[in-house]
Amino acid sequence: MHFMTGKDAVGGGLRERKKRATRAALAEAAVRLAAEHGADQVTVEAISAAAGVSVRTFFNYFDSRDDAFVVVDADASERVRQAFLAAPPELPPLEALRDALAAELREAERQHELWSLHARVLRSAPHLLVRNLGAQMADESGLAEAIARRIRAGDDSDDAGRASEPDAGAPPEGDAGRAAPGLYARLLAAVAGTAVRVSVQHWCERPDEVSYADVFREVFDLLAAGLPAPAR
Amino acid sequence: MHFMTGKDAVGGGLRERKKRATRAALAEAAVRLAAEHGADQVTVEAISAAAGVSVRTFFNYFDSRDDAFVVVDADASERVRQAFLAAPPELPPLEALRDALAAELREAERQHELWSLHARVLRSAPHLLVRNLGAQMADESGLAEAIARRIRAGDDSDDAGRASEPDAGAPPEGDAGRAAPGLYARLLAAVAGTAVRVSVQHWCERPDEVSYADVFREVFDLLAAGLPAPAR
DNA sequence: ACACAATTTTGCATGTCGTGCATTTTTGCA
DNA sequence: TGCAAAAATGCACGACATGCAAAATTGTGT
Repeated sequence: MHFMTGKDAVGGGLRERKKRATRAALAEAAVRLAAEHGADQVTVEAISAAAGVSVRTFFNYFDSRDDAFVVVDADASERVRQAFLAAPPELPPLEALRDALAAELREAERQHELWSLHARVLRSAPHLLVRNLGAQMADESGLAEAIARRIRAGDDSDDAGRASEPDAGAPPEGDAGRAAPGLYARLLAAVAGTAVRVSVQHWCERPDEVSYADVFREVFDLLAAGLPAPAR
Repeated sequence: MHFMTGKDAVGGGLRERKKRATRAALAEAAVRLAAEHGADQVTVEAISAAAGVSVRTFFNYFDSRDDAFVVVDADASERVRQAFLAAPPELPPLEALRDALAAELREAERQHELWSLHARVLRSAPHLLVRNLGAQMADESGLAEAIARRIRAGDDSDDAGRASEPDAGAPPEGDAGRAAPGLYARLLAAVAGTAVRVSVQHWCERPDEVSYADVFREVFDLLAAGLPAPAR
């Protein structure tokens, strides 16, 4: 219940939809109240009242009060995975992932005002910022799995059996659909998440000097180049 | 009080030393109790009793109960920064950072048993794992600043004035000692932290197949090569 | 349209968490 | 040794978080 299973990210049933609506309403109420009165002045009772549900229901959706401030869009990571897996197979993994993330970030611009408030809340409450960072990374496991699957897929489309690198996308033993991601997949997922985070952070401090797209591109260029010492 | 200022990482005063001792005692008690009874069964009262202080004192050291499970060694990041800044100036930033981290990780092997317990606790409590991940990343700001400083330092040692890249280690305007880190410094700090985390995670799941040093080296090789699509 | 099963919401009771404040104890220093 | 600063403690109180059972809502089959 507390952990979205990814299937309901597209959600057809009326029930699922309503649940996601209440969850979103609670999160939005929490962010708006926190932006106005300060995060630690907002009680669960106030959030629940603003969302039109009981206090007890709040705890049916969030494990703790702070969780309501931490997650903005619970389904974002699922969408990124779908976009990544739908990318043309000949694209290098890093580029495919970059484009999938860029698409999602453009989509997020639509909710710009709420995101801005959310950023303000996190900036004024280091405690919550830490939780947010941790939550971002929790999504990595799923992304790493998708990367591993994509690598396996592009694998047998080329030529099947061959002596393979000792530890590429996924470990050799695998039930070909849900094997534990290998070192490369894990690392790529983690680095991509890091790239998003860093570019957002950097851009948030200088919204006027450069466009976000430029920062985003520069970060991925640096990564693709192997983080060389900065040219002088 | 709650945030170590880095100065007391080396700690000369008796007062500082005792504070760090009690803090360490509380953290260790928390981890050991959690490893035995499960994290959510451990009350603050139990932790405080095991460490020989009052409940109220516990909250003088930690903002919340969970914080006691999250941080293992509060001074580790400070030591890494020192080691990084002490590295020979001709080393590329990525390699200097890699070596500084490797040294700290070798040092951490000394407390292997406690670290192992801590890992078990985090694995059995996703809630705490997320907090731990977030806490790791909170150290990045300091590291990014150190990187920016090092880049500036190696800068005027070579040849001073020249048309510089628009956004290298640090933004142009800087009070030459505590300027906000630039995009490159931020990214390098973040990626390095990610590298440690991913290598540890990956190795923890396969402690027998390969040595940690090998995983660690492979990760940094992949990063230095720009995360190329895995060879087949 | 209607009833029924499944799911969700809600109120209540209970225990723990977390903080402010005044007081007592400890520590560093002259 | 005596004194000022810092830390530890006890206490009180509000908020958080969970289990449980009753009430309300939704989807489905007839």
